[in-house]
Amino acid sequence: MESSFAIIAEPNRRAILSLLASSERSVGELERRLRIPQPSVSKHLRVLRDAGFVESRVDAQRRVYRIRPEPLMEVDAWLAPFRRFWSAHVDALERHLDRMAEAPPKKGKRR
Amino acid sequence: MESSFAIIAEPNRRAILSLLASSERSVGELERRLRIPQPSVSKHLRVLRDAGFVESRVDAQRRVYRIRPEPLMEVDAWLAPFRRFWSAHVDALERHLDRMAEAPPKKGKRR
DNA sequence: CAGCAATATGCCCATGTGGTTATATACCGG
DNA sequence: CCGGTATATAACCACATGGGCATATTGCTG
Repeated sequence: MESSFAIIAEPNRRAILSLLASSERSVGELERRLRIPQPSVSKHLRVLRDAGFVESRVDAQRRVYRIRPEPLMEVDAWLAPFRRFWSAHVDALERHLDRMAEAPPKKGKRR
Repeated sequence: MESSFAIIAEPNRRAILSLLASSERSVGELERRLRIPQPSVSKHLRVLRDAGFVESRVDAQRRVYRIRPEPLMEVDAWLAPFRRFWSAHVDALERHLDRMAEAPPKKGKRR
């Protein structure tokens, strides 16, 4: 598992990070909120921790996880050269997301 | 291949996008610049196009590819809730990247 | 110390994906 | 029309990874 990009390619991991963005949480909380089996949560947290996305604090039997910003900063930095493409027209994203919503993921669409 | 995040998880695809960020390029150009076999470049371009990251223009036998911003905007938008973690201390990224550079990707590092 | 709660690990399997090689297709110049 | 160039597609394989289940570990409480 290499880059920060590969880490956040996993939907459940992104969900975990998004939850931790608002506040730190224990494994059990994440498990309940996301409806993901506990071993799976622990596995993803392990990956996230090894990659530096989160760190844990011990609270009795609980392990409380919180965000570490550095790897996400890295992603943010990579995006920089592309921002010039949209810094102007801000609502293109909205249109794009709308299109994603309706369009069933087509294959082999020629252009 | 689902999310935009999965698409940019691949290093060669990120390299292609980074090259296209500065200007549009033909398949051959990408092949030479990146030292990647041609079928591989075409495959990645196919994935990128299907996911909306690039579009192509025909120039004689050449296909010239250029960036389409929407999927990257999506990634940028996902990052928004995390920005509060680093909008203050800007140089944490630099320290992080330094650490990445020296530290050989260790396994099982406890915290 | 027993027993329970919370979390981490190990193992196995199914699946997806990138690399590679060979081949097909498209377009050009002569 | 031919040969060559540029790109796309197909078929195959090796490998990593996420899910699921069972089990190990750790710490609290009575």
